[in-house]
Order: sequence, then C-alpha cells, then structure tokens
Amino acid sequence: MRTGRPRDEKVRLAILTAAQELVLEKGYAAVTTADVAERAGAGKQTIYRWWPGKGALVLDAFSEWVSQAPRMSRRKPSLSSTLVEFCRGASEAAPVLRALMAEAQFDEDLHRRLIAQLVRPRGDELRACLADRRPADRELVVNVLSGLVWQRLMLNEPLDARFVRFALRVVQRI
Amino acid sequence: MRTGRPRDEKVRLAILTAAQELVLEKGYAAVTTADVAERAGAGKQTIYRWWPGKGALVLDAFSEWVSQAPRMSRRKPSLSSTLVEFCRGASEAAPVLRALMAEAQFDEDLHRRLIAQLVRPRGDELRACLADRRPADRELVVNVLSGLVWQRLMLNEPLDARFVRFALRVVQRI
DNA sequence: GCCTTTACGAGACTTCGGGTCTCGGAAACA
DNA sequence: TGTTTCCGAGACCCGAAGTCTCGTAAAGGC
Repeated sequence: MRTGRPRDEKVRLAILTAAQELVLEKGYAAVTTADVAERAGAGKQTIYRWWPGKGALVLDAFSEWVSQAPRMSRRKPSLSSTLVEFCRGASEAAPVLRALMAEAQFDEDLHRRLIAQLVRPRGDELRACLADRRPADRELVVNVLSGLVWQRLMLNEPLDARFVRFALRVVQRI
Repeated sequence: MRTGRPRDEKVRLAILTAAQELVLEKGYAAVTTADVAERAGAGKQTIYRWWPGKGALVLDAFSEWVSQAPRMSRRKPSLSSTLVEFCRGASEAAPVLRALMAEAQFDEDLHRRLIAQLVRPRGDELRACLADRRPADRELVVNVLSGLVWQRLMLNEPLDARFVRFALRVVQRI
C-alpha cells in the first residue's frame, strides 16, 4: 500500500487544462512550464514531479483532448469517413502536432511516447477500416496514408477536403 | 559597386566545414554556434553576419555536401536507382535531416529554406524519372514516395533495401 | 598615400527558458 | 503522533542564442 499524501487529481487536471489552453492561445514554442504552473495555480515542481518535461506534458494534454472527442462507435466506420475525421482533427491541432513531432526528434523518450499515444492509435484506427484487404496490402495502405498526412503536416500544407480526395484516390489505386 | 572589405571566402568555407564536421561528430543538438566559430577559427559575429542562425548554417553546410555528391548525369536514371541513391543519402544524413526538419517547425524562415534547398530538389529528381507517366499520376507518385521517406525519417525507422523494395512495390501498384 | 567602408577575431555581455533545490505546510496512513 | 509523500512558492543554476564593442585588416575611391 502506498503511504503518504496521495496525488491531487484536481491539480493534475488543472495543469493539463492550463497547458492545453496556453498552447492553443500562444502556440507551443511560446509557452513555458512557468506559464502553465502559474495559470494552473500550481508550482513548477509539481509539473516536473509528474512529467519529464514540456513535451510530455503537452502530449498528455492533447491525448486527453483527442480521447474526449466524440468517438461514435458504429461497428465499422468507412475508410473515407475515418480519413475525413482524421484530417479534421489533425488540421485543427496541426501546430501542436508539428511541434510535438519536432521536439520528439531531440528527445528519445518523448519520441516513444508520441508514437505510442498518437501515431500508433491513429494507425490502428485506419487499419480497422481495412479489414477486407489482404494483410500485406493493409500495412502498405496504412503506411502510405499516414506518410501522406505527416508529410503534409511537417511541410505545413493544408489537410483539406482536396487532400482527402487525393489520398483516397491513391488508396483506390493500390 | 560594393565598397569596403569583401567577404573572405576562406572563412566562409572554414565555417561551413567546421559546422559539417561538428554536426557529424556530436549531432546537431549538441553543437553550438560558439563551437563552430572556435573550430573554424572565426568569431561568432562572423557567423551571425552571414547566417540567421544555426539551422540555416547547418542547412547550407549540408546543401553543399549534397551537391558535391557524384551526380552521374546519365541521361535518364531509372526510378529504382534514383530511389536507392536517394535513400542511401537520406540514411547517412538521417540525424541531420531529422534535426533540420524539426527545427524548421519552429522557424518559418528555415522552413522555407529547407524546402527550397532540400525537399523540392529531391522531388524534382524523382519527377524526372517519371516522364513517361501521366502528369496527374506523376505528382501522386512523387507525393507518396517523399511522404514515405519523410515519415520513415521522422519516425526513425530504417531507410534500407527492404524499404526501397516496399516503396517500389507501392509505386508499381499506382 | 589617406579616407571611408565593410569584414574579421575576440571576448564581454544580456536574455531567457529548462530544470533543480529548498522550505513551510497539508493530507493521508499507521 | 509520527512518517511519508504531496503541494505552492520562490530562489537558484545552467547553458545556449544572440548582441555589442573594440582594435585591426583589406578593399575601392580620391
């Protein structure tokens, strides 16, 4: 049994909320951990006690945000609707995603977390839409699609309806 | 006519060489402009006089390196040989490419430079290998290939022979 | 041969954000 | 009551980016 004062859930949420708000307001690079602590009414040390750094904190803040999104669990969503939803979310959060992927290039631990919490889950969603394909083809399509999306993000090109049509056309040809 | 002492070409090259060596030795993140200046026998100010920052400097250092690569100008290289060469170079310089693309996410000017000096030229090389395809297909293939490569880079997965076969299989299906 | 202009090396300096340390106090459990 | 862990607050350290200044050097113009 763990002894001592337990972690305060209110504080945890306040920090995640503050991080999310500040990043949306000012952009990832302009937000400091001190800013987050101040808005959350928390101490800086409380942040560093539970997160290894700014990257992991922001990742957590937006992981929760993504998982709060209305995941209408119809039994098998179509590839196109999934891709549309996928791109809508990625487009809204584009600046954050770009920053996190960028920061992850300099931080191995954050890189692992990012893949586990954001990259892999999205790939799995896509994979689930391709149950009717041959397994080898499935991986191929998933790779191509996520490759296209991440490239668009890093190159700062729009993930709009035109792109979705483009991507679907590619997949159809494979 | 420009008056005053002209820019010293020796110094320019010494700085680029020092930057290149140091980045290869210690990795992008561990190199500071002060390090580069010291090894080049130059002053820090001389770096900032000609480059806006570390990113642009390293980009220039490796742009020259790439363009020095033996570009055997046979008339029309095949797609597969180009892709192999492409991946070999990208694989060797992978840590630098990752770091530059990452830094570019926080620096709009560097982002433009990176695309103009590295991303676009490589895309053009690929495009030149696809002269026999319909124009619409060409863009599609170029996008898919460069998307796959950049994704592999940012996800830190190997750009090996197996990947090349994979990529070629994808293209063949389109 | 001077004068102006710009480049150069060197080093001091400022700024700022990440991250650590410390302290007084609070919440749990034994 | 004592031990343990958490909390807010704030001081603190560190390192890298970028600026400023100074004495000097190399060009062209006069």
